[in-house]
Amino acid sequence: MTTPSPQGFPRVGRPRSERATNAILEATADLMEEEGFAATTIEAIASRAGVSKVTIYKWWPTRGAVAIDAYFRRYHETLDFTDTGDVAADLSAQLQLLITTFQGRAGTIMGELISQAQRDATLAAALRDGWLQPRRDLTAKVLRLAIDRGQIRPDVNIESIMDQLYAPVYWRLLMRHQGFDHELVLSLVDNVLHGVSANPNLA
Amino acid sequence: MTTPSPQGFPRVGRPRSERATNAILEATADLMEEEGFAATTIEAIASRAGVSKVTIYKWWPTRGAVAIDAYFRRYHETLDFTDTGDVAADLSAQLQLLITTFQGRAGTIMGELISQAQRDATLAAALRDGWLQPRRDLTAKVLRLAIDRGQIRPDVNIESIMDQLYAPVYWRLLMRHQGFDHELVLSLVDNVLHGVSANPNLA
Amino acid sequence: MTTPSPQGFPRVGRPRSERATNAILEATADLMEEEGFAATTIEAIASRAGVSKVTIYKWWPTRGAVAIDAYFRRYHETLDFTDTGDVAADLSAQLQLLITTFQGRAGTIMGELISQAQRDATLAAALRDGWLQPRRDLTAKVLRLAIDRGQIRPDVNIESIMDQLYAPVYWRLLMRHQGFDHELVLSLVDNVLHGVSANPNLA
Amino acid sequence: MTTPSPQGFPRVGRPRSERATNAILEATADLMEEEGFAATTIEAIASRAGVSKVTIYKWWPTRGAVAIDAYFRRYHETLDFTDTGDVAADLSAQLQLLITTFQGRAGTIMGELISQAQRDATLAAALRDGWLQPRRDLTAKVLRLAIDRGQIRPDVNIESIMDQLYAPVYWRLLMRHQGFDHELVLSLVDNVLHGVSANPNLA
DNA sequence: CTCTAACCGAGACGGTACGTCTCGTCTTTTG
DNA sequence: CAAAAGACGAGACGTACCGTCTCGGTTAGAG
Repeated sequence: MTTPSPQGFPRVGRPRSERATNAILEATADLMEEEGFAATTIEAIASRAGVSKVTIYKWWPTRGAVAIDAYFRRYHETLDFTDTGDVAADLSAQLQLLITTFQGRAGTIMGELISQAQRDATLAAALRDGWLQPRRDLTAKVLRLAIDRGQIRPDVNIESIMDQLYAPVYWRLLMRHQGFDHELVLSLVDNVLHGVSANPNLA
Repeated sequence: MTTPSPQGFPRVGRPRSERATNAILEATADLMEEEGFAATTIEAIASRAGVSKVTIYKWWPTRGAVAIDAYFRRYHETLDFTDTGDVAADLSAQLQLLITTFQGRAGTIMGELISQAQRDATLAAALRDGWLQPRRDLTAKVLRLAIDRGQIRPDVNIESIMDQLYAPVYWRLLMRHQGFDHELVLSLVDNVLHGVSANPNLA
Repeated sequence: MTTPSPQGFPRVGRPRSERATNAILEATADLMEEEGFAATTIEAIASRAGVSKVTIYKWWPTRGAVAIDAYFRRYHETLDFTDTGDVAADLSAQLQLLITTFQGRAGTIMGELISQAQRDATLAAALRDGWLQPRRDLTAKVLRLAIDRGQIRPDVNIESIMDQLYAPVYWRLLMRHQGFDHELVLSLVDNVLHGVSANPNLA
Repeated sequence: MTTPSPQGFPRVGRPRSERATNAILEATADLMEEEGFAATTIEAIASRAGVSKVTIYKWWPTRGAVAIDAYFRRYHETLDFTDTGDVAADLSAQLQLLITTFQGRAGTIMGELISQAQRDATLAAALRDGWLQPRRDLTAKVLRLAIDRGQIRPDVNIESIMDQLYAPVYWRLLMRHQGFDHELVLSLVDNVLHGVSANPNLA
């Protein structure tokens, strides 16, 4: 995030226009929702926000950076951590929250952001640090608590478990080879918790 | 693939130049490897192949279409199906093959193709049909055989299992939040087969 | 001038669009007349001519170059050479022609072109070679014929005479400290031919 | 000049910073000499003078206004009026003074100021009133004295004579089609005083 | 053994967006 | 209240590719 830190002490000179910042982020989010990321050019954002291009370039290095700030600002609510003691339920709740978000516009846009991240390392980092990691941290917490309680084997690789829970969602979001719904959530959690082997004792 | 089918009967007029076709696909593959997909513009391809832009547009609708033809032509070998009777081994073999491919240039390029597929429906379809589905078919075959043998529970959702095996690979390819190696393969297969629950009997 | 030489042999590739060339030069001349040179930006020309900016940049290096081509095209008629044997009349005729031209829009535009030539060496050269020199050549011819006939002293500096005839016109065009009309012409020619000294014999 | 008149009575509030005014004019003159007028932007002046842009805009309406104040301040010395009774000598002295000034940086800058005056009426007026007219007044004085003494015909147009003396200098300054030196001065004065006609009696 | 349809190279063209520049104005804090 | 600092809206700059459009010149089967 590029937003400057207004750390109490006021700087000299005309202060950054809050109106402009808001207008830019709102315009960006609107454009991404209505026209898609491809049409969300700097010029379109500037025009819609009633702002000069230079003002955008002043605060964000690329349109990817604007986009992700706008995205986080608009879709910031989808985080959940509740420890009910029921691993399956807790993981399902987290997964379901993500899927619900992605069923609206936010899903398509996330796909486009991931797409853009392939050619914009800064955006990739922002996505990892600002979106992915917070969610993984919460899931990791659930898994570690479960291990402490003896519900999950202590020798497993937590990272790969999380990928097996989350990656399918993003993968279907990107490739659209299958849809995603609550049943998928149950299936993903069940598979990875209990395995699909017919005779688990012989594992 | 857009290459027209030369169904025996020869057409009137000057035939399509094989030299041009080859030059275009090679130039495209080279460019994607050396400069990345973003730099693989139609103009760059035309220039490198010593070909006119129109010739490219004549045979492919978008640069995504050229790219995927070039990709499939260069990285076509990574398919495997062996039925050893050992589900874990067979799945691991297939996964490992994919990972090996993706550890080279082919991985980066695949990421860029997936990226481009977000804004190019034709490319998305080509990726699904020409790359994804063949691999899923083979894996589905392994899983169904295992179900038939009673090694895997018959009530599982095969699609979600396959996503839990493959999606993590693509996901790490795209987000680079974790690397992928043989250990990951083992972990993915083990988790989904036997589950991570400490007490599977109570599942 | 940037116009390419169509020396008979046809070049490969799509030929230069005559329509575009015409539209550009007409639009430029119109804009200079109506809005002034300052408003005659490349973008304004492109927009008015219904032409892409690149097409302009392709054939002219700067807007000054377009401007001067457009100017020469529209105001090309003001050249005169008649040898009546009467030096004063012949010089007056040439001067009057220039003044008449400059009394319309062409005068203001010429001022702006001279202005622009101060920061654009190519434009300066084009003005010298394409506008100034042809007129000076004709005037020099008149003067040399007069010398040959014994009407003008052979020891005079022709260049300085020509400047004393023409420079006042351009100077008034630029500074607007005095107007210019037919009386000025007569005065300029008379002064330089016969001198303002009350007793020329004592020169 | 745009500099406001400090008419004796002191104004309320913080007084205008003399330091700033000086710094601005010096910076402007330096920039025009070293980088040319085109590079003498308000921002460049502000930066070099260590002054805010607003401070400049506060006291001068355009950069042309600053430029001309800076120019007059630095090149104010070139005025001369001596009445020796020898018209030719007195005119030559005045012309020579101008030429000497214009052979240095001052010449190039004057060309750029005249250029700028084409699009800045205030600058044009300032040039006319602050530069041109004072010199013309002195030359007119010389000419009128000569008329009074019977050295110059009383029916001549003084304005056109002055243009025939001065305009060639500015014209060569602007168009660079010929150089200017002392010989030119002699030639200009001689031509206009005694005429170039071979037989002046028959005029 | 020409005729002719299709292909191919070169490259001009109308567009769109890029990221940069400078302008002149506006809005703060500091002196 | 002036001055400095610097953010801001406006809009032109010159460049890069896009996808389309002529052109002149092949190439090879069909008549």
